[in-house]
Amino acid sequence: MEESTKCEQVGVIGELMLGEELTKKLYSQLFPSSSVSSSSSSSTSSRDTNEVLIEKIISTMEKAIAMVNCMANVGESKAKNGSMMDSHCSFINGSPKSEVMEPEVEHRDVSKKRKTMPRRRDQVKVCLETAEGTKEDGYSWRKYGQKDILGAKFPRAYYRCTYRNIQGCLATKQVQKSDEDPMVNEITYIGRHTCTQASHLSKAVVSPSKTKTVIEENQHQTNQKNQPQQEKIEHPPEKIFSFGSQVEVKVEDLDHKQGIFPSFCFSSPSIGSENEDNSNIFPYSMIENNLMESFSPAFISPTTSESDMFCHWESTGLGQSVHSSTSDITDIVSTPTSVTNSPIMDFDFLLDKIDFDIDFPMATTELCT
DNA sequence: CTAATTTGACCACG
DNA sequence: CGTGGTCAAATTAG
Repeated sequence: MEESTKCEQVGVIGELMLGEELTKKLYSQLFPSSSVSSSSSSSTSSRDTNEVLIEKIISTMEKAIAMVNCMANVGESKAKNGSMMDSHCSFINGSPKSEVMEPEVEHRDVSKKRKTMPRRRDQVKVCLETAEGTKEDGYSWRKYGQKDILGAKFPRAYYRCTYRNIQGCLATKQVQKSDEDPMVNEITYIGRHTCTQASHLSKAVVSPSKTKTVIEENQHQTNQKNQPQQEKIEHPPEKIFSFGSQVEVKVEDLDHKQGIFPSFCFSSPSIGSENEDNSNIFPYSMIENNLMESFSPAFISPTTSESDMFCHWESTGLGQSVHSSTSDITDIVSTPTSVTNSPIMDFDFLLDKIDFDIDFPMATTELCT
């Protein structure tokens, strides 16, 4: 348990350090005269606009908060059932833009169906978990659709927050069985809950078996009809549930994105497409953010080419099962959904180009193993 | 009865 | 035009 906590702490520290760095940088940009050494711009491309920096800072802080919450949750659940429940997660974070809310926009009258689609994904959280466990994430969802997905054996189910109409909560999630392993569900969370649901965290995640989690958090806006503006976009810090024991991240280029399994393939999406525009947000900001945000502060990957970026990262830790570390990994590896078997190997290439100054989860992972 | 799910149609996007 | 996401009427569950 300690180790797991440690893993998390590292992550939190990383986030905070990154936040600090970003803040310094912003400061130096705002007040060029004074000198607050902003280190190299690791994560930030040396040319981020103030706006971008602020967004990143916000994002970083949110993550740190989420991690802390995670730790807390894990602690609880662990206490409750120290059994095995591993969770596998990865944070992929998307574009730095954080707010931009207030969609409202035009609701031109289209027929009565489907208005405009949100289509904006900032952060993503995806979650894989075993079917048998189909754990609750603590929120109540209402299914609103199901669709067969091309190339997938199983249909994808669409859920929205039960309190959508009542509280204007726009959170949604998509659940789909893994092609490879029907026992595994891939869950993609989109948007964050703005509703207040009693249960959540507490009951979150309790799986007798393994749970893989990746989370995808998006914020799309655009409401439909005219309903909505009331949504106040405030993001309660707690939103996330207890994922965290393990992380698996896989990033690959858009072009190949569908080649892979269900695991987590994130392409660098929307980012440069719509709004990023002016500011210089590199296409891979998403990836970079993820990597560096989740791990180390001074992590700037030149991201080299924008193609074929592929990272796989796993970490155990976080708390959930104390004794299962080893088996966890095994599971992961063997699970069809999980990618290859040597996360570490994959990760190595990153290590090569980056130097970490803090040991993050990865390192711990090995220990856990 | 109300609430949730099912399911085919609708729609935006590429 | 195909695909994925959403709507909403019909159906089922509580």
